[in-house]
Amino acid sequence: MSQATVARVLNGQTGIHVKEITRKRVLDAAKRVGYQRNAIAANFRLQQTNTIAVSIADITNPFYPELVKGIQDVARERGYSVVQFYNEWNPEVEQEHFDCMVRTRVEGAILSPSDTATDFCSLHAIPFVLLSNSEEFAMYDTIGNDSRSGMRLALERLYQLGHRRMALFVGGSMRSGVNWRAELFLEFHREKGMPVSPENLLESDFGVSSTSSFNAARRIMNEFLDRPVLPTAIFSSNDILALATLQVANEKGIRVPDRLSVVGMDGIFSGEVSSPPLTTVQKNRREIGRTAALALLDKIDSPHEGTAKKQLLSCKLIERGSMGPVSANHG
Amino acid sequence: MSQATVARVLNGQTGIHVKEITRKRVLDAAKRVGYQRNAIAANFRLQQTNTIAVSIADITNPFYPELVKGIQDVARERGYSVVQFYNEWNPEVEQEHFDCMVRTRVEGAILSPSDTATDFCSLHAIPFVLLSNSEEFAMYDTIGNDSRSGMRLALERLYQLGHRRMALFVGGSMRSGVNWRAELFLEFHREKGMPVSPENLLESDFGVSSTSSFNAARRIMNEFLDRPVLPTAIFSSNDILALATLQVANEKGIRVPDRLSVVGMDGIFSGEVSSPPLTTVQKNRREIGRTAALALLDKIDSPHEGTAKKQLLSCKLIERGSMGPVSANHG
DNA sequence: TACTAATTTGATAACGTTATCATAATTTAG
DNA sequence: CTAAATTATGATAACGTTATCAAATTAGTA
Repeated sequence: MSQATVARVLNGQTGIHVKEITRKRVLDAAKRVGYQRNAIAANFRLQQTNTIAVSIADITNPFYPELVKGIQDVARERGYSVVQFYNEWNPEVEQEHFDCMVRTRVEGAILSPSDTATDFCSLHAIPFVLLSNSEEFAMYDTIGNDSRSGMRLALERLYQLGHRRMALFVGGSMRSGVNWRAELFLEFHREKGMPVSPENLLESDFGVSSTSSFNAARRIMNEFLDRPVLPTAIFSSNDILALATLQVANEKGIRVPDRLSVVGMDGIFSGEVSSPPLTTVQKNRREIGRTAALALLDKIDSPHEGTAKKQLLSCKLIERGSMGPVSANHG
Repeated sequence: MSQATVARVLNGQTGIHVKEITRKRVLDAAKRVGYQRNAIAANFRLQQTNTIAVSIADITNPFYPELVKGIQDVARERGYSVVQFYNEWNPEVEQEHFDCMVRTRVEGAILSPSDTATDFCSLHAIPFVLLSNSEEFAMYDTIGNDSRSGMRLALERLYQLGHRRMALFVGGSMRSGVNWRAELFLEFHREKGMPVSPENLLESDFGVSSTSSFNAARRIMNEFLDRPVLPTAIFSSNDILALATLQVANEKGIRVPDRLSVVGMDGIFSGEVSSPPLTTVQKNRREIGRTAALALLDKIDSPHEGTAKKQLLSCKLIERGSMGPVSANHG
């Protein structure tokens, strides 16, 4: 019995003729010796890996696991494996990872750039899509959330609940070039004819981990919430900042939402379990992962496609206990 | 110039003689054509992959990302790649993954068994270690936390703070055969000469996701905390249960820690950001990952080793605001 | 039966790398 | 200046799989 015959039986290629008795003989022998196809040899021969790569900064950031899951879902359905790279916000590591992707001949990549200046040219041979909603990557295919609309959703709702004195709390991110959030915040106030006091624009350092981001945000809030005149609502650009606000407010006896409404953004698990639970602009992370994977697999299947495609998934305002109407006992 | 010469330059093997001028010529040419070594071909030739596998149920469970990070740390240091498999608690998927590991010739595996009945025989050719502290896997190399001692740590501290009426809240886990927690709880009470009322032994379903576990735990607590006589402290077998307890208590106006102390186990991020922050028996997840990876790589390097090695990492009680002394206003 | 068509099997090359051995070039020692 | 030792390069096979083509077998038809 030749290798060829054995291969015909075992790789299950369709539309191939093998006599039933031969097939059985092969399968029996395979089972007897515990044969497992050598995927490396096969990949080598076929010059394909059925693997896509995911590059993100930090899997311990609660934003990412759900996203990765979404990618895995789609990949598995379509027979692809997923290999992950974590660069810990280090652009050099990120570049090494790109090289590794080329060497290992992944067939596509989903990238969350560690920096707006990330250079993708070492990936020229590999189709990729970006996880980003930044205009800076307009020349590439991107999948992101419509954070602008999401933020407006929250601000409008707060306005509707009677809030006229709001604060904005943003985390300085390595990835955001310009601060569109502040612009949007100011624009919203102009539209509604509300004044903005500059001290209500707060910024916190972006930490290397969720814990360090949280602690940095706590320090800012510890100071801010001691002021004599507080806003009636604070919108934060992510849930970690909002949770820090919530915790400090609780410690100081500032009742949420009675005296202060707190709204976050992302929809991480910690916001579900806080007290009170956190109102947040939810990004459907699993859906982002799914969408990105689908976009990438499409691109792999038909690599031409002229223009860069930008997909913005809409956010949803999840109203939980940390937000409420302005009440009489406000300053 | 022959393939051999080129290979000698490019694979950087030590102790090989190449004339400097030749080396330069090769490197220049490689750079010019943008050569990137085909890792698949090389792996195939060398019959090695420098890859280890990690099999866990669910990356969105906040327990795992840190652990994976620890594994990655060590693996990277030692020149190994890590490929991850998520089985979503499905033993069949888990078995498929084992087969995939064999096919792709990973050189070792770190497994968090989805079930105490998990069958590892398809992995016989691959060295592996288990993430578990269960006695059921005594015949394998295991790395886990000393949860028993950790739990005692918490109970002792609660006792020391004056608590004499405690409850135990456990999550029914697919992975735990016998309920050693209840036994330990009862034993502790016997030792201290404290009575245990059976209604203070609580159990919640183990959900497929953190959110579902949390909601299930909330339902239990919603009922439990309405009782006329409550314990002064509740120890939960994981942080998610504890956070549910905390949230429901807050909603019902049961002041934590004044009227109820809440202690969890694991040390997940959500416990840092809750109000009040959660006292917990912390498992050093990153360290578990590191230890498991080191154990596995050792095993890969020297595969003989007779007896199964069991490593139990100690837990640490992190005292935060959700635990306090018994005060006068207790029932 | 003889011939054609359909089905089944076998032999072989190729994928890109690297280890091995052989050969060529260069240096060193006598 | 030759022989031996050292250093540098080349030719080749092998890793396990699969696609291709050729050969063999079987079935179908006149």
